[in-house]
Amino acid sequence: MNPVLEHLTRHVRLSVSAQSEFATFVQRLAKPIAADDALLEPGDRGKTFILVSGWIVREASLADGRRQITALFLPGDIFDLHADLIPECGYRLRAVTDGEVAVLSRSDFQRLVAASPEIAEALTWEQLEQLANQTEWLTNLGQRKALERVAHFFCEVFWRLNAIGLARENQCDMPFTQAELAEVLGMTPVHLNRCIQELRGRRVVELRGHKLRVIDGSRLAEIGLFDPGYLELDGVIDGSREPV
Amino acid sequence: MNPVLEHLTRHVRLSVSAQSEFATFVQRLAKPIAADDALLEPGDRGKTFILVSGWIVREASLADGRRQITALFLPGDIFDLHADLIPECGYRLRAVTDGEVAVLSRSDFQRLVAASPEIAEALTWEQLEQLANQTEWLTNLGQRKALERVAHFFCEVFWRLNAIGLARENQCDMPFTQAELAEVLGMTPVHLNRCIQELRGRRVVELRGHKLRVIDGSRLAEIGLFDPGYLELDGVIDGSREPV
DNA sequence: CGAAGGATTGATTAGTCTCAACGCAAGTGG
DNA sequence: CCACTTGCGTTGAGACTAATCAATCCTTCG
Repeated sequence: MNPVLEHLTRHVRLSVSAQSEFATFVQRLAKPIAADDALLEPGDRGKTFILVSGWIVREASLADGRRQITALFLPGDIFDLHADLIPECGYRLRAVTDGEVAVLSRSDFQRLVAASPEIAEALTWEQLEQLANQTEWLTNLGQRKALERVAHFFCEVFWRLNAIGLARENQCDMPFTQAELAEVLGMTPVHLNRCIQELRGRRVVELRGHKLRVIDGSRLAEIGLFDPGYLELDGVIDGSREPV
Repeated sequence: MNPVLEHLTRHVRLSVSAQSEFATFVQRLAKPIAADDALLEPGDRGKTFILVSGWIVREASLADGRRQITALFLPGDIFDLHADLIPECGYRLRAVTDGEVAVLSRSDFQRLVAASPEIAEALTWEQLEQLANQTEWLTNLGQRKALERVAHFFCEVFWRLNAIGLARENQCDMPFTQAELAEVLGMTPVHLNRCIQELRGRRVVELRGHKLRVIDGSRLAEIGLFDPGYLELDGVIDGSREPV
């Protein structure tokens, strides 16, 4: 099963026909995107997206140029639901890697919701998850120290990728540059680099060539005070692929 | 007009009859809450709320006891839509002050949405606003320094209260203790206290007896790098009550 | 080979936390 | 009516975290 369907069916059981219908729907709207493409610039009218492959970030800027990455979207994520109501959005959506994304018009979106009540429910779950995720990120930035933040973020990414079948063994993608990671974690690239070295030195993770290798997952979770509850709101993601 | 209706009609025009219908609906479900009451504890099944009066916060805890306030709800705010799907929520909802809140069951909620398409749209706006707000809070914690965070938060609260008619002159409520404010802003109470003194010393704001007085609003906005865009997504809140 | 973008290092400074004490005002019980 | 308590705000000193500024070192790629 592909990541998009893995993701969609985490909380809602979908018939095979509904799944293939959804897959076809997404396939039809999917377009390639290249690393660093902006899908949406501040001031644009909002749109709804379904990410098929690749990584996308939402980023906000302060007047003086400081930037914060405020969300990370991975394959299968459906985001900015109803955003088409907003005449001028305040953020940028940027592709971190090459990939494919489906851009939904309002009518596309309505058709999708109307297609089946299960899909509508899956979309609601999607929103709830993203809200929970934002809350966790707030806690991350507000309460955790730099090293803890880094560890927590690595846990989250590995866990999320694992849930959609994109982690192999103890390894997953990590296409961010250190500067980008620093923008996610609200710290300086220099300091982030030192945190990564610390984790490397403690034999907890290895980060090379944009691959993240988790050497000691439980240690990593401990350092990051990571509790995956916010990623699996109803406690059922996929028992067959329990990570670490 | 009361704060709840002020809030509801910021983005969507509602007929007088729809408004009074909504008001009646809320009134019927409204219950008093006392300061420090927990409306929801971690592990509870989620519910949907409409805040009639008073302040409510959402707060998250780390395993070691550190706490972060991740959202602030003011009169008129409708929050945790669809949360009843979640069997075990991960946060606490706590009343900061006495007030009144309507707790909606799933059927209440569905009845509300069915009542009119305008109300359904208003609820969608509500979600979009809260998302935008969370994004701004993330930027606040990630990129702004302590003093800037304090200034920004004061701007936000004053602006939001002003939009629903709960700010008089340059003054509004600020019922938080400094310890709570510190939990909103991800810093130590001690350091928060020093930031407040700094703002007081610069004659920007005054904070006494749980009232916030904005002495120099444009200066405050400047210090906090505050851009109200995220609070008024479609640019139309209420031209007749332009703050500061 | 040279250029460029990232990663790494070092030295210094600024910002924030920690801990501990003290002040003040409101409430409580004798 | 006073002594005591309690919760919150304020102050100070010192330690530590993270930012800043620059330089250097890799790779990769042309």
